[in-house]
Amino acid sequence: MIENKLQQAVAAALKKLYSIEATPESVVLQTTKKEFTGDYTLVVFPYVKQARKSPEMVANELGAAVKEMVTEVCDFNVIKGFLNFSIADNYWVSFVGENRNNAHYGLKTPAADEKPIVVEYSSPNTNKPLHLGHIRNNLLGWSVSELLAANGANVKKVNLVNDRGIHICKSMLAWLRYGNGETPESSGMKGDHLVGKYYVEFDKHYKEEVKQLMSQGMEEDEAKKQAPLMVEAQHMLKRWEEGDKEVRDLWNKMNSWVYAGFDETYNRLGVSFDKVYYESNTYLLGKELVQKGLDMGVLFRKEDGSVWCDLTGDGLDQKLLLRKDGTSVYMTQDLGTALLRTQDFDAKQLIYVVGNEQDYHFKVLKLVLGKLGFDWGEKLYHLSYGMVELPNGKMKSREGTVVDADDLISEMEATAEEMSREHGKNDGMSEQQLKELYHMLALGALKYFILKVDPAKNMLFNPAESIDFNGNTGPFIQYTHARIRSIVRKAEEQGIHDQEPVSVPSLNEKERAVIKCLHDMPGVVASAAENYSPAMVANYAYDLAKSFNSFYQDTPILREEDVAVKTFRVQLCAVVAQAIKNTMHILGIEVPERM
RNA sequence: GGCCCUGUAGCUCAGCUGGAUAGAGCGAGAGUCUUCUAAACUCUAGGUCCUGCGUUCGAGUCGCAGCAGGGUCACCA
Repeated sequence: MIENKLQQAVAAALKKLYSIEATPESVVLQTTKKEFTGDYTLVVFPYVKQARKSPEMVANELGAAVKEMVTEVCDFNVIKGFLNFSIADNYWVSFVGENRNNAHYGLKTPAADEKPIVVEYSSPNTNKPLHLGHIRNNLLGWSVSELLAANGANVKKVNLVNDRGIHICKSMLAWLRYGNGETPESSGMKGDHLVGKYYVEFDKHYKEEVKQLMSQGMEEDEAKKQAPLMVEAQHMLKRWEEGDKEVRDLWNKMNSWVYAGFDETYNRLGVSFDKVYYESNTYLLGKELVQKGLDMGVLFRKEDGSVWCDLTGDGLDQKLLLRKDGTSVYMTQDLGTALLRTQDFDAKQLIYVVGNEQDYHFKVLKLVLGKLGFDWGEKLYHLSYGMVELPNGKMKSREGTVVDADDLISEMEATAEEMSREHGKNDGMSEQQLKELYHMLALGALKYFILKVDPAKNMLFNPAESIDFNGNTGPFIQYTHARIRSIVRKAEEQGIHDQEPVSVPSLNEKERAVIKCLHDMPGVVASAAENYSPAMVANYAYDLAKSFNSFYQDTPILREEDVAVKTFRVQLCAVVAQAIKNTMHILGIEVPERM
């Protein structure tokens, strides 16, 4: 790596010239802005005080010294306190040659023998179908997993299905009351949508009951507790936890409908899991932990029987861990799954891809684990992401203002088909191939749209404007890949083999720009992983594609007459295509050979 | 009210550990197809980086205060 060489040389020069002790890692290099000549820039201001010389003088002396030490440095220039190094073209040329057949360019191979990083994502509730918010979660979870794997981690993807709790009882109860035995088969509805319908149904009738009670003079809070539907749902939860057969049978039946529906959506999104946990199997372990905490005296029971953890010493409140009727809450089961997961995998790290509305929850979870005497609470990392908002605010399942995942994917596919037909470039593809292409482009547009945004930030989705296919988008990058592959295929037909590296005397400006961008990929992937940010990879992929397109526009490749130059450019094309493919793979996006 | 997150062009977003004159896309305007795939390329217009104070050789980036938006503080998940 040329950057490392430069850093070492700068550090050595600092010591020799000014007796300044600096580690190579502490030397900050940046890529030179395009208005200036040079490839890498060192800002010398940090050293002028100790060197006791003017910035220009320091820069010139360092520049001369580094040029002596590093053969790849062919020139340098100084502007104020900025020292710009130029790297010789033959370095860039041989860099392309070295990677001309490297299918793993920019990626590290995962080390299977390392302790795994367990990434939990998706974690759906079984009472509502997936919507756009879940899509962000799934895409982030998948992509972060791929990103860590691309940096050599042994990653396990897990899902925790939220299949029990009061919310499930609500949809079961509503189905019993108002369902008339409706099934996915009888209604033709996807299972998760059918169950979701009854969750909404419950809410509707429940609200009516509350209204009724309030009109009889009851306070709202009281009415919400007293409403017969709510009382019955709570009773059902109790029966469920006691293992009541009738309740369990219904629960199994409705859940199986939901799972079939979820699987379909996961398949369309292209996400999967190494292991699926069910809350119904893990919450008991959580309850055991709570009991243990009581025995240890780190938790306490209130007069009404509910169990709490006192976190006032940590600046937080008291946290409920078991209800007064003994049933468990969200936190209870999360304690259980955390323990189970560290045992199952001997994990190095547990990553939870969960929305930022649960920041507080995870803060508490770590603290409670600590109180229970576990020292691995610090292994938990909450990958917190912002919500997807609509122009008029946040999505609310119960108010029907959600963008349904299945609908959205279908709409994207329809748009992809429409756009492809307009361009009319896909003659000769079979119906099946076309269908696959439309799906690939639809998902490329959707995934890139979601993943290019910094996870921490809320993002806006406007259903009135469909997701773009031009400009800074997934299809733009997919298109660039298809164009490049077309060139490489034609080159092969012409008998231009890319087996041997070729040497060319010099590069034009566009070539150099593309190669430098290409050269950045390993560093970008590494820092994206450190930041758990697929967005950094997405933005890089776009920069690379853009840089290539600009080169493509005004540099002949197959039209070039000099065979060595032509071959070199074809090799460059091949490496760029591979880099695009590899970055997009990290995002979970496939790239077509033609479109 | 306490705590957390966010605030950059008309809109949607980049801007990594502080570094040169703040960048893309969309939208607006003007060009480029006798095609290595125009889903592209080139150019123009567009900015009080929410405000103020501070730290420093240097602040969109760090600190403090304020303003605005969102989240959270549930016997919901």
